[in-house]
Amino acid sequence: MKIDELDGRLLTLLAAEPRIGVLEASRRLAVARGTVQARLDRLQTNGVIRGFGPDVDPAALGYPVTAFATLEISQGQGADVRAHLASVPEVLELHTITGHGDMLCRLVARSNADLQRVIDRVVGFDGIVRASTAIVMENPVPLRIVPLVQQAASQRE
Amino acid sequence: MKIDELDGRLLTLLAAEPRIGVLEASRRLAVARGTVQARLDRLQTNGVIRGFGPDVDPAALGYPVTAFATLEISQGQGADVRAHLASVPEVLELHTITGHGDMLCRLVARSNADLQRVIDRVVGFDGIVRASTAIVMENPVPLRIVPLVQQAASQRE
DNA sequence: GGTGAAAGGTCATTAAG
DNA sequence: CTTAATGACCTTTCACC
Repeated sequence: MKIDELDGRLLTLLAAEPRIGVLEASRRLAVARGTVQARLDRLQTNGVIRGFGPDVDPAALGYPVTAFATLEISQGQGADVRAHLASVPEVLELHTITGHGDMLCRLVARSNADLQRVIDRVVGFDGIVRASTAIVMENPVPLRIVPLVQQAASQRE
Repeated sequence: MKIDELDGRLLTLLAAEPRIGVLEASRRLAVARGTVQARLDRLQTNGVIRGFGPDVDPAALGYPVTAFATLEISQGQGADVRAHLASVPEVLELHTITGHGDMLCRLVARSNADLQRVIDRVVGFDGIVRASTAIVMENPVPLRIVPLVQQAASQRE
């Protein structure tokens, strides 16, 4: 979907102050309220904005340790492995990838010791041949979208 | 922070229907309006809920390709490399990790061909010794938090 | 619990592609 | 000619005290 400069400013504003209302947003952007509403509707209809789900911090829930695990899967076991991983609450995200290793998942745990339990649960399943884990130490760039939005907005394509 | 069963139900409800109001939420949870407001305040004060930022889909913005790159960094160049990566809009996330490779970043691109441009920009920097990239094919488990929340809520600790 | 304030919808008019 | 923006009005709903 093509995003114009106003969409970009709207998304940036929403990212900075999520609790802002449509009316207040229209004031900040110096456009009519209906315009902001129409843009929001369009962005949501086109899937650019998936939703406004609460941004929950696993660390604040008692899971301060994050890790990425690369898994190697036996041929034909993909579907079973996916279902298994989806059933583990500490698996926050799962991707199938190219290259060595067939899946990449993001894990959280209560401590480094607890991570061992999580990994055991994750890899203790037929079809997972091998796993290599990298523990996250710092997160210099937390998941962000604003720079990309601004680049997309400036590229009238 | 300790989460009880009501917090868990509230977070689950918010994740399912983010645009819900405090009043409507209190009806669904069958508790008083003030209770929901107090819980929300507490969850936000304690950092469990970071915010309600818009959930933007990079694919809908024209960046349907996702990849993870593992970077090996020269000693003492960490800070410079971080600043460089933070300046690239297509870098959505950056972690420093243990093990072989020193950083892991999530990238998006307009196409597989465009990914080459992004990778060139990412690794074309003094201090980055080596990079290995895995392209994401499928995403069987998109970033999620509800299962973890429910586990945390059921573990009265 | 009451009240001021938004959200959300519709409309006619106007501007711009 | 088609699409979008605007300001006006309305009703319902919510947030805050």
